[in-house]
Order: sequence, then C-alpha cells, then structure tokens
Amino acid sequence: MTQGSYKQFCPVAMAAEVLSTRWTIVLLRELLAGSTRFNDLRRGVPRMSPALLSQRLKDLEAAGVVRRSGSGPESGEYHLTPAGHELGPVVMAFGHWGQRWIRSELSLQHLDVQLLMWDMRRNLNPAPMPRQRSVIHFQYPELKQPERAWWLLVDPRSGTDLCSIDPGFDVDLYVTTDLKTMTAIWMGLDNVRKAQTDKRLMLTGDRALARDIGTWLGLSPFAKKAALAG
Amino acid sequence: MTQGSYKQFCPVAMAAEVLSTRWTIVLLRELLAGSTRFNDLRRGVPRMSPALLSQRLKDLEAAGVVRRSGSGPESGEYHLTPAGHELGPVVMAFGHWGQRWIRSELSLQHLDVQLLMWDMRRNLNPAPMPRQRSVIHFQYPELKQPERAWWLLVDPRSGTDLCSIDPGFDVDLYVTTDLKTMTAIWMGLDNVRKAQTDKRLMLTGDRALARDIGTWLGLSPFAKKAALAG
DNA sequence: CGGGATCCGTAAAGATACTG
DNA sequence: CAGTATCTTTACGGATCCCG
Repeated sequence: MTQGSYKQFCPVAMAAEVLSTRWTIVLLRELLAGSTRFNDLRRGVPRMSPALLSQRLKDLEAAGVVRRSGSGPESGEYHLTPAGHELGPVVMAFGHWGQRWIRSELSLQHLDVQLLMWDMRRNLNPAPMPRQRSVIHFQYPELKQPERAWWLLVDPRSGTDLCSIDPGFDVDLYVTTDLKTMTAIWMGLDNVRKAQTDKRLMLTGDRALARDIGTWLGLSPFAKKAALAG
Repeated sequence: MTQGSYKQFCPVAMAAEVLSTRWTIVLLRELLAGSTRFNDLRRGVPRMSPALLSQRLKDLEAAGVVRRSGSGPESGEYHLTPAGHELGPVVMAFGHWGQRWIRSELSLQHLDVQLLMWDMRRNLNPAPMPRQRSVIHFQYPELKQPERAWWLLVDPRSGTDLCSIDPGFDVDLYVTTDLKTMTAIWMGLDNVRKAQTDKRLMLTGDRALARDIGTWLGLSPFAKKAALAG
C-alpha cells in the first residue's frame, strides 16, 4: 500500500491494504488470465496509465504476489507467485457478485471491442472445430475503421490468433452484429439464436460452423449458463 | 462511486468500482459482523474519518449494498441489503488469503486492544458456560489505564457485554496476559496452553472456566483450527 | 452522546508527452 | 517494448465544529 495502513490486525484489513487499491483487482484479473508482459497488461487494462501500472506491479512484487523474471527470453515478464495464484478465489468472488448484482445496463455502458475480442480469443474452444484452420470474420458495421473488422484464426493444432487487419485468408464464417449484442452474448445476458431471430446478428458461410457456434464460442467465466440455452 | 470508472464491461471491474475503494472492504466486514449504527461502525474502523465513513455509507447505499432505516427506534441504522449480505464470500476471500499469505509479524504490528476485545465479545460462545452470569476480567499490565482492564459479562440467557470500567461484580476468572499474546491466540497463531506454559498468560479463579477456555473463547473467523489444538 | 458537516493540507491518480 | 517525467485533478486524513 502506498498510503498509510489501516492499522488493523484483522486479516481482512491486511489483505485489503494490498488488494483494495485502485486498479489492483482488475490488474490481477488480467494476470490470472495469463498476461505476463507489460504491454499485454496495458491492453487488458487500457485505461490504466503506464505510470500507475508500473507502480502497481512494483507494489505487488513487494507484497509477494508477482515476481519479475529477469533472465533469458522471458526477461521482463511478470509471473504470479503461489500467493498470487491463490488470489483466484478473490477475483472470482468479485466477478460473481458483479454478475449477479450490477445492473446489466450499467455494464453495457462500457463497451470496448478490443477488450471483448481479446477475451473471446482467450476463451474460445477449438476442440469442436474443424481440424484445419478456420477463419471467422467479425464485422461491426456501426464502428469506424480500425475497430470495425476482426479476424479470428483458429487452428486446433497451433492455437488461436486475433487480427484487426485482414490476414488475407479465405473466410469460413462471417459474424455480422453490433457491439452491444456481441458483448451481451459474451456476458451471458443474451444468446446467439435470439439475436439471430431479432436480426441483431447474422451468420453467413460454413453451415456446420454456424450451427455449432454455441459450442466453440467461449463465454465470459461469469456468464450464466442458463441464458445460452434459450 | 465518487471516483471515475474503469470503463470495463467485465463484472470484476464493475464490482471493483463499488468495492475496491479505500476502507470499503473493512467497512463491509464490520457491517457483515452486525454493526448498524454510525458510531458502532466508527468503533470497528477507528482510523477511518467520520467524513469518509459517511461518504462510503452513501456510496454503498447508492450501489444498493446498504439501506438506511428511516423510521421508528432504528432510525439512522444501516442495514445490508440482500446484495450486501452476498458480499460475505468476497470479504471471507480477503480474510482467508490474508490469513494465509500476510506474514504474521506484520499483522501483529497493528495491535488494538479495543478492536480485539470487541471481536472477542462478538465471537464468544456462552453455550458451554455456567447458566448464571460469569464475569471474566482481562488484565493487560503493560497497557495504560483506560486500556488495561476489561470485563466480559457473559450470561447465556441475555447475551454478552463488554466493559472497560469496573461493573462492580465479583470476578469468576482473571485472565492476565499481554496484548500481543492475546491477539496471536485470537488469530490462531498461538494457543492458551502454550502461552500458559511460557508464562505469557495466567488464568486464576474458577477452575472449570479456566479448563474450558478453549471451548467458550471464540477465535477469529479466519483462525486456523490447528493452532489451538496444541 | 449520536450523527454527522466543513475546511484545509497532503497524497494518489489521470492525461499526455517523452525516452532508453 | 517497456517504461519515466510532468502537470493537473481528485481523493483522503485530520482537526474542528455543528445540531438535535
């Protein structure tokens, strides 16, 4: 904690001194999701200033939550210590409570296409997809150029990539929708079939891919399973 | 929230906007423990300024976590809403992590006899105690006058009271110790028997009460059970 | 005594710009 | 890529005061 302590022996207060500062929980969410490099973390918490990010990483290192690897090709990476990994339940508790009690209109006021696409990339499940590479092209006609078009390149053998410039491959499936609909689906507040019926989302291209979208399109870790079923 | 938003749709970030401000988690711990009046809350978070406490209560009310009762004898009380009660797991997650990963010497640097005695009162279990009132007198010879002497009046029929001025009743059990030892016992980092052996704690008076102290003296909700067994 | 409000100095965070 | 530097704005701490 940079500022003075709560001066309480209670473990809740001691933990809060480390964790309950601005941006810290959101940063930990990003670290727990697997980001290790400074600029990857910046992408995950885009509105946090680099100065504060740097400061928080130092604070967390001093608290024994992260460790900087200093040698070899992973020099400059930030990795969670065992104490850091055990913060998973804390971050999950925040997420579950937020999903349950924050009015969804409030969440949907803070749309961010880059954050959404990156999270989708992270949670996508390539297992039920074709063995060779699939290219899925997301189109958000409402958005301006650099945010309008995204490509997910999914290869079950080598992983998933996300591009915002055309990689030049043939597209297998086009997903045309608006950002609010896609975000609501990701959060489990809406689902693909309903959005299709309402013409808020269109799937064109490979029929099998379109049919199975519910199985490979990952949802937020906090999404309620119920909503997708509809 | 008074400060600017993280502008993220993620439920973790939305929850953090409400919960991750200074003092908020510690205040919630106090609310979850059952305090409802402004000055009771002040006692539980003594180093929080009244202005900030008032502000936080308003913030939490706006967030739907507390509600002020406005009528009758409980006018001016702050009660948790259902959303507030469901913050229990969040506060517990902080506490468990803190108990596990904060070095105990750090916790034991922030001794506070009033906080300790109040928490002990709250968690004391009168069930295994005599049916009539028992008076337990805690003495901390190292401390100066207003903090040196405390009386717990335990009556299984009417509840437990804590006094820091002599209530005038006959004392059934004297507990003489130092604040660090008593705090360590409360936190499950030490135990009564070991402290007795080391002459850091003395019990005089009613033999049965002294023998059973492990059963009625409550420990912190985060205390490790293992430590008491020794 | 319970339940705050006010004022002011300090400390942290935001916004940009810039650098090894 | 991985951060610093600087400047402005906002939040917090602490004391004092007020009111029923």
